[in-house]
Amino acid sequence: MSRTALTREEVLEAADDLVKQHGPDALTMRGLAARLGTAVTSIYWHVGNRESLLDALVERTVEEMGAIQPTGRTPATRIVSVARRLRGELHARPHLIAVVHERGLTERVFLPAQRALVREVHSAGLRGARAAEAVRAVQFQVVGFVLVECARELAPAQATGRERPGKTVSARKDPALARALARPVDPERLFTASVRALVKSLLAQGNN
Amino acid sequence: MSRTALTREEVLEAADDLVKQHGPDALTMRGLAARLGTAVTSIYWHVGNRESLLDALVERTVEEMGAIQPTGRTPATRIVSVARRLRGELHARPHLIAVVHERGLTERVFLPAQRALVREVHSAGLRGARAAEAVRAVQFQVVGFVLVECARELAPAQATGRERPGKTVSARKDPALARALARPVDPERLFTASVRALVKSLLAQGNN
DNA sequence: ACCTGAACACCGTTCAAGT
DNA sequence: ACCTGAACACCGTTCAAGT
Repeated sequence: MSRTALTREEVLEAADDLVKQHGPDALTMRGLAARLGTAVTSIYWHVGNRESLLDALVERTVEEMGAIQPTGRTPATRIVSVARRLRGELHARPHLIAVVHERGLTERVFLPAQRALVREVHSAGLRGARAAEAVRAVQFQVVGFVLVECARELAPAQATGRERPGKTVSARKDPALARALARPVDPERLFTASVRALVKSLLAQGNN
Repeated sequence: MSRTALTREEVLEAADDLVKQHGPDALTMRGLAARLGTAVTSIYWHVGNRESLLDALVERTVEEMGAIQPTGRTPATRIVSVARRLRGELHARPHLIAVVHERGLTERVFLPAQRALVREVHSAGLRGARAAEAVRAVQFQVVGFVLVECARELAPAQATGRERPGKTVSARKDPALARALARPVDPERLFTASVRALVKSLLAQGNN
């Protein structure tokens, strides 16, 4: 008993550090205890078990992210700004989104942007079920994109395999297309283009 | 030595069964050995280790899925049909996509649809880098959506937390919107609507 | 070439016991 | 209320030894 009393907050903080630096797999109860200088079993008293510790970590981080404020003049650009901001926040915490995925907490991660999206969609003239669908389409689009992005980064040496897609239309009729597909993706660019395209269509539905 | 010679194919088959039924976490080398009636270490001789076993599983399944043929008359509907088919194939194998995600093999799962998407985007009049971007936007959209979908199913009891989004614009100005957001998502419907919206915009860029 | 058991270095979790 | 060590039931992987 050489250390000051252990607190739940202290445990979460140390766990967060561990996950931030080396990913969720590096978070072991024993390793955490060692870092804190306590017995493994003390941790259980404060946070229950590993699963609820991870849940608490997600909750902590999402709260820390807070709500997202749109910028821009038209509803479309404002929605795109929210999407980009949300992607930025999530992307800055790649390990968190790994946890979010494995613990099935995607819903939670939708929320920081929800308020803002609802407001913008509404002011773009969408109402009722159609507005809700637009909000959700954007939420799924953003979170889905980030999930794919992080999964790709996890294994950067993608062995594309022998199943080269080319030689059909691309290589013969449109070499520029083939070249573009052979180049690595620019995620930020692709993201913005995708969201812009999606939002444009969604908002256009209001003017029918 | 009471059993017939162990083969790599036999190992993969048993592993596939295990993953299909109880998910990747249920695939342990020891459990697999027990099911096959061999020593754990025999498996290592045939497949290397657990990681490459999982990789082989993904490869096997994606090959089994094969290429995807579009249906419909216009490029837009044909692309949407490809997207829906790809989602269907992936969604029918929720455990596979869990593996895909944790092993970072998203790229691989893009391929079955790539050929078809390239052809349709091309016949819709898109060329070069712009066409490639459209193909990728759809690929990311589909795979991202399925990832989110599967993560949500993993934890169906989503504790939304106290951070209810309502009461801002929705509840007061547009109760129908609030109600729609409170209802659970219909993923198939949302998926189709999202892809349709995205594709519409992407193809419209060709006619500028 | 293929299979084996034993051993190593890990896990998360429980539980009775301490203060 | 909080902390502890010991123990249980697992993991993946390696390795020397067998046939």
